[in-house]
Amino acid sequence: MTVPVDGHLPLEVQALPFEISTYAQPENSIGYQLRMAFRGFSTMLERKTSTHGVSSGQWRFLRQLWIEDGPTQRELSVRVGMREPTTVVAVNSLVKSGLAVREPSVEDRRKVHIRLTPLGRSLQATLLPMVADVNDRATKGLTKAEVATLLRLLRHINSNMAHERDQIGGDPVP
Amino acid sequence: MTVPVDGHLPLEVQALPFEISTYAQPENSIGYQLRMAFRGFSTMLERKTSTHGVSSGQWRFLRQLWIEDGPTQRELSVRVGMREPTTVVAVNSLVKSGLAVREPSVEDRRKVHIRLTPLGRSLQATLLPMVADVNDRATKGLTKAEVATLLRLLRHINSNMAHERDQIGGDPVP
DNA sequence: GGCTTTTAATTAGAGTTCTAACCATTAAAT
DNA sequence: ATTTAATGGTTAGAACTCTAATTAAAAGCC
Repeated sequence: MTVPVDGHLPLEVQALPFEISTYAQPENSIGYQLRMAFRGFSTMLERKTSTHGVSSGQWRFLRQLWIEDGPTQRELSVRVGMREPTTVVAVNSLVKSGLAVREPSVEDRRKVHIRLTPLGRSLQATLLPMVADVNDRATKGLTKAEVATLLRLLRHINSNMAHERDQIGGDPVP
Repeated sequence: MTVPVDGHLPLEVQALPFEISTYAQPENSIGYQLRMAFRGFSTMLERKTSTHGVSSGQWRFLRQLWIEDGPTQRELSVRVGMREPTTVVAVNSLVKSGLAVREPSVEDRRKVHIRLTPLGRSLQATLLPMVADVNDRATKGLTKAEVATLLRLLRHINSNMAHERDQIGGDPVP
């Protein structure tokens, strides 16, 4: 499409060791490929669910509530894999849209349970097939075995990363 | 850790066809796994680069500029895979940090070229090893072949998604 | 019982990214 | 040549997400 403006080539990159120069190219960077894939998923799904008034931010929480209705906000955060302030705004949004309600706990007045409204629950039948469709389109041309492999590799990476996070290790800045 | 608050089980989910109910579980959702993996990558990398004053938002653009210095802002957007308003704020941030400069084109007064400063260029030697490290930690326990497979599968998905986007297809809302 | 610590939720403030609308400039068309 | 189209960049406004600090309630401790 376009060529480098001044013909400048990445000479410095080639002077670096292979293991490092590899990641200089976005094409070879797992992070880059993950970002593009995730964004593609997210926007494609949102394009569909938005016709029912559900944003991608709401979607993740909605799906968890379909699996387990009535968790506390903290439990919901953990399940969905988001921080709590994020959950606060997501739940605000769900409540505003009439998809869920906040229900103060009776035995512990700090806690708040999140419950789907009938409307929120009813969307499951409409919205779940949309993810199935997005998954199908995204993985078109891949075998079931390949998709399974992809999931396995991603879970492995996520597990590695969870461990890294736990041991706050690496470079402690004193 | 905790059990469903009221013992409610996802009965509706089980009533759905297998292909759909599969995606009801985040564990089986490619989108969910992609999100977690991408976020893990992004935060782990940012934790490192931030010690040199480089945020994850800047990082993506910086890497591209190391490969090709002096592109127009639009070219940069395409290469990095971001929309142009995003590029505007990212470049603003790079300029503010003294890592790049805006250089108006002489032959076309609409265009602006983005060029690294010596400081921005010098960071390559420091920052590139950090991605290598993050990639290593993330893929620990995977063989080289598996990592290659992961990249191949992700590229395949991204290619599928690019096609979907092109043909604006699906459900045109008139 | 009263003090401290922990837990749950929220608020405040910021960063990244998007879409839509808008200018300025160039290219194309009549 | 003057009008119309496309192109490049920007601004406006919003959504999603995060970290850090705050408030309220419960649990633990002497």
